[in-house]
Amino acid sequence: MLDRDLIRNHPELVRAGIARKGLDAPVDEFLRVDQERRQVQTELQEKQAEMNRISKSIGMLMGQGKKDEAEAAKAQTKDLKDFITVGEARQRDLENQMREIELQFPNLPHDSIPNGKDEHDNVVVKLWGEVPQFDVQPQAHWDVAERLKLLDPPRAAKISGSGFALYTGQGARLQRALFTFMIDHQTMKNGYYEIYPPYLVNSASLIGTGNLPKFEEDLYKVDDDLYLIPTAEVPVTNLYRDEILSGDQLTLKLAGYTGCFRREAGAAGKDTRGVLRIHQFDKVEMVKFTKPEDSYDELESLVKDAESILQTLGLHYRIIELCSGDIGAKGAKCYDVELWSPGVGRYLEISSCTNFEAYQSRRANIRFRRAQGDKPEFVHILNGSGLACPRLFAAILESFQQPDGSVLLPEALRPYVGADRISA
RNA sequence: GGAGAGGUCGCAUAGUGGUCUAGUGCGCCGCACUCGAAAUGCGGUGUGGGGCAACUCACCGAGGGUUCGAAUCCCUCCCUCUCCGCCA
Repeated sequence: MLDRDLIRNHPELVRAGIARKGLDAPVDEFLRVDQERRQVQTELQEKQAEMNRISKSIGMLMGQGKKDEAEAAKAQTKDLKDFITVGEARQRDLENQMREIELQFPNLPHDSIPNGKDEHDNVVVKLWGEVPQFDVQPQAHWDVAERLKLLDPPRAAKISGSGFALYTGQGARLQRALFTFMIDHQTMKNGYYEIYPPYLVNSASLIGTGNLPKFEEDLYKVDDDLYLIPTAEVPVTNLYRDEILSGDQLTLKLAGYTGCFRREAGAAGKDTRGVLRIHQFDKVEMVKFTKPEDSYDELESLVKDAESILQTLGLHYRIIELCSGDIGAKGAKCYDVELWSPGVGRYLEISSCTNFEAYQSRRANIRFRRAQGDKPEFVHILNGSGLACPRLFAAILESFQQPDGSVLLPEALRPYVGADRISA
């Protein structure tokens, strides 16, 4: 959601920002309904004020035993009452329309982000580490996994269907080691407060983060009003829905490990081998609540926190800044961390660090007060993966495969796996 | 799943159709007293919207309804607590 005053007073600015993203928003409809809503409200309030005066006087007259006068006053209220009944219904209807319209607005892009049409216009802003060199063509992770019996795709398909991963033996162990290592790292080294939230959330939470109403087809719905979370971002961001935080609590840094569930509705047939795109995966997610003036510094440090995992593991990666056409509806500015996957032969998105500014906090009504007595303001919300497990799993198998067929584990993972290497 | 109790302005409570546009205590802020503090006294202390000034409207878990008038009565839903059943 955007600031109503901004759309009202600077519609051309809003239009321009949304056009830069290559998206649409019902600006005209907003202006029309908003105009009518305010007019209806003003008229309604005058009548309500009059009705309140009369009702109060009836109460007073009754108290004084002046029944006839009270009855006379009652008779005056008929027309007012009719007007108010109609006006209230109209007002409710218009406010609901406003809400629906507002929820359709994308966020505006930050001025600093590059213009562009799609992912080809994204900008690489950083490369870290060396592309690992191999004497022979490195195997893709699905081949490494098959050889070392780390995954069992046929049985995954049997018990659940296509698009699911079944980790076995040391593969299961490595997977568990990864998320334990990462949540430890983000909480103990980078100072995030650990959250372990529910995996099922209601629609209000999904509206708060911006997953509903527009992206329902990406979600698994399990009950009338319960959905499996597509990321821990949803429950963790909504921790403070409809709350007012105190300024001295900010910046608030939370991190949670959860399973994530995505229908990948629009991606059928893409990345069908291995674990690059699956319906259920594990992820550590970081969420920050900041004062508006701090959010862009916090975005930079959020990316560093995501990177620190890869640096600790010694994996080559790059960071790209998303252009206006690729950032999507919700974000104002976004960096993707892409991990080099030598077997697959391309960079894989493993973290997306986004500043939503006040877009989510308006939807979820999350505010803060600078000092006692100050007006509540909307917080800025940011989040980023820290990191996603399957692609990290894939890159480790591919990057650290050895001539003898084993996978030599990075130092930091060894205590978690309980071994130096994975071998047949 | 069954039965019962309950959700009031930060906290605790009062309030069962008409000076309740919600009282009181605590907390918090300001002022007074004080060298300073405590204690005391006085005043203030929610959110959102319209006008953007005076003012006004809405909000007592949420949404409907009855009424001239609802925190209070009716209906639906949500949540919390207690007990029973089932169960990792």
